[in-house]
Amino acid sequence: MKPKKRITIYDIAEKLNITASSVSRALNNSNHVNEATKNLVLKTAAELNYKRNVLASNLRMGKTKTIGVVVPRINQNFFSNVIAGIEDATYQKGYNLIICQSNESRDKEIKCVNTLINQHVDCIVISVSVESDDHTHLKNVIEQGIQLIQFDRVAEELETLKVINDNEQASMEAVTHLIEQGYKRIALLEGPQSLNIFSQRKKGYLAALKKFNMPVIDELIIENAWTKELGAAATRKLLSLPEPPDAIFASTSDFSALGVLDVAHDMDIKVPAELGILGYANEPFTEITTPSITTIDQFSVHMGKTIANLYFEEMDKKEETVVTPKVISIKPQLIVRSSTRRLK
Amino acid sequence: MKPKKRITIYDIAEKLNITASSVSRALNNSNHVNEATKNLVLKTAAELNYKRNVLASNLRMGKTKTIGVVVPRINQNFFSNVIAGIEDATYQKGYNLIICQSNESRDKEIKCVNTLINQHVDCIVISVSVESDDHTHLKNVIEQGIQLIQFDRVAEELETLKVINDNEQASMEAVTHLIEQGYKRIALLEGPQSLNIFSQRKKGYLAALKKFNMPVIDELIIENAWTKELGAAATRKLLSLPEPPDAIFASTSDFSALGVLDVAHDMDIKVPAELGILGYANEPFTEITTPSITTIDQFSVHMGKTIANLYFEEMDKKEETVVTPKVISIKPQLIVRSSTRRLK
DNA sequence: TTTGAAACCGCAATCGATTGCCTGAATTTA
DNA sequence: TAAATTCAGGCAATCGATTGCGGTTTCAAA
Repeated sequence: MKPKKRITIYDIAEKLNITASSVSRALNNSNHVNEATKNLVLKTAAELNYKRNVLASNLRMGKTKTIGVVVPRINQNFFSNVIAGIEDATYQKGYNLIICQSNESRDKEIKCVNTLINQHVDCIVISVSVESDDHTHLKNVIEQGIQLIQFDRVAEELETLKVINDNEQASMEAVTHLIEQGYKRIALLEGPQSLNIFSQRKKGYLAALKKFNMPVIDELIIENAWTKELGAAATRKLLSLPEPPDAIFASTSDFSALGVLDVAHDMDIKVPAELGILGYANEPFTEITTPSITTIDQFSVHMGKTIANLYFEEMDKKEETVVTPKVISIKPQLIVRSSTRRLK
Repeated sequence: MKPKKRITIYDIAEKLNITASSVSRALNNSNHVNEATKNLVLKTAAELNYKRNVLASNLRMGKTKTIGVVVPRINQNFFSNVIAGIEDATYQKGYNLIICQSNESRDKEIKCVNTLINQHVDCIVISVSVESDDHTHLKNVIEQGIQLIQFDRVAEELETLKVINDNEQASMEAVTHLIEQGYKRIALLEGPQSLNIFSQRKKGYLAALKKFNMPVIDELIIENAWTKELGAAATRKLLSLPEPPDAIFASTSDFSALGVLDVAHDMDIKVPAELGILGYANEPFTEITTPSITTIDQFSVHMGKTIANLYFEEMDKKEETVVTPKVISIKPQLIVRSSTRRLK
C-alpha cells in the first residue's frame, strides 16, 4: 500500500557523484560518455533496479511507442485475430497497443480517434465503422503528424497506408466456383455498399456472372443482409420466389451464411444438392456446421502482422522525402467445403 | 506532414494576459479562479481548439487513466468478450486500455506485467497463464501501488480483488444434469490442475458424484485434455475401454467437447442416446453443431463490465483505511442443448 | 477610515528524462 | 613547446501541466 519510491536518474547520479545528464547519456548509450562511467551507471542502475520513467520520457520525446487500434468490435473473430497479429508483431519491438471499439457508431469512432490523438500515440490503425461516411476525423490524424493505417474497411479517397483484402478477386473466384459446380441462379446477399469491402464483393459477383455470360437477376440481389437474422430473412424471401435461386452467396459474412443454412434446414431444402451456400470470413464455426460451409479465408492474424510491419518499415524510412501511400493487398483464399460441393 | 503545433495552456495564457496557472485552474474547474476568467479561458480554449497534453498531465499527476489487461490470448472468445466488456465500461469514464497477451507463457506474462508497470497504468487486470506458478511479478504490481484485479484464472493465495466464476457450483450442476438424464458412467476431461478453474471444476464433478452416491472411477478421469485434439485423443481412449463411459464432461472447454463430438461422429456413436457430451464456456459454435452442445455460459461480457466497475468502486473509496480484498463470484449458467437431452 | 477575511491570481518549483551548449582536461599534431 | 583537436561531463533549458505559497485586490463589517 505504500507505493515504493521509484528510482530516478537523479538517484543514480547522486550515488555516483555525477549529473543526471551523464546518467541519461549512459543509459541511452550515447558516445558522449566515458566507457568506464557508462558501465558504472549501467551497473548501479541494475543494482538499484532502476526503470526509466516512461511518462517523463514520452513528454520530452513527444512520442510514446504506442499504437492505437480502432475496430468496430473487439470480440468479433476477424478483428480479434487482426489485433492478436498486431500485438504479436509490435510487442517484440517494445510497442504497446491501446484498443478501442467503435461499436459501428460514427460518434464513438470519432471519440476514439480523438482520444488516441490526445494520448499521442505514434500510429493509429483503424477499420472504419459502417456509419462512418465523413472522414474529417481521419484527416485530423494525418494533420497531427500521426501515422495512419487503414485496414479491411477503408476510406478509399484518403491517401494513407492501407492493408486490405482483394475482395473483388476473392468474390469472383467464389462465384466462379459456384458456377463450375453447376449452380445456375446464384443469389447475392450484400452489405452496406458504403463500405468498400461490400461493394468490391458485389463487383466480383457481377464480374463472375459476366465472365460466364450469365444474366444479372435483380431480384436475386438482396441489400443489407449482413447479420444472421437478416441473412435468414433474405433467404426466406428468396426461396419463396417463383423462381428461387439454387445457390446463395452470403458475401457479407459467415453469420449471414449461417442464417441461410438455418432457413434451408427449416424448409427441408438439401444443401448442397438443392441449394449451395457460400459465406465469407472463415469463421471457426463454418467448419463444424452440417454441412460445413464453403467460405473465404482472410488470413486475419497475418493481416495484423502485416499492418505492424508496414508501420515499422515506414518508420525506418521516415527521413526519405518521397512518401508513397502504400497499399498492401492480401489475396484471400477460397475454402471449399460441403455446402457447395456437389460434383464428383 | 507538418505536425500542426499543438496549443498549450501557455498559448491561452499569453492571449489572455494571465498566467498558465490560472488557465490550468480554470480548465480544472478549481474554485480559485474568478468565474469570469474561467469562462474566458474555456471560451478561448475552445476557440483555439486546445487539447490538454495528456503526457504532461500524466507525468505531473503520476497517474494515467489507463488500465492494463493481460490475457493468455486476445483472440479467444471468452477473453475477447471480457475485454469488450471492460472496454465498454471504462471508455465511459475516459479510461484507456492497454492490451497484452501472454500466449500462455510465464516469461511473456512477466514481461507484459513489467511493461504495464513501466507505463504507470493505474490498474492491471490479469488472467494468469497456465505456466504461471510463481507470482512474484504480481506481488511487484501491488508493491508499486498499482491496483491489481485478477479474473477467471487467479492466483488464489494472493489477496487481491478477484472476479471469478463459481466453477465448482457450475460443474456440479452440469454433472447433476447428466445424472438426471440417466447417464451412469460419466467421464471427466480435466485441465491442468495448477489452474484454479480446472481444479474447481473437478471438485464440482466429484461433489456431484458423491451427492448421488456414484463411484469415482479413476480410468474415466483424463488429465490434460484441454484442446480439441487432446479432447479427441482422450475420447478415443475412453471409448475403447472395456466399459466405456456413456457421457463425457469436457470441463476444460467447448473445444475439447468438439473433439469428443468429432470422434463420436467418426465412430458412429449416437449423441445423446449412446453418449452425452457437455462442454464449458458457451462458445458460439456450440449452438450450431449437430447435435448442439450442452455447455456452461460464463457471462463473459458481463464479467468484463464487473471488473471495470469493481475498479471504479475501489477508487472511490480509496481514502478509507480498511482495504478488504473483495472477491466477486459470478454464477455461470448451464445451457442445456441436444447433446445431453435424452429424456422426454 | 481601519481591519479582516475572502477571493484571485502570479511565482516558481515539480514531475524525470533529454539535449544543445559550454568548459576544462587530455591528447594529438605542428 | 604551443596550438589544435578530441573527449567527458556539467549547466540549464525544455517538454506542459499542476499546485503550494504568498501577495494583491476587493468588499464588508466595525
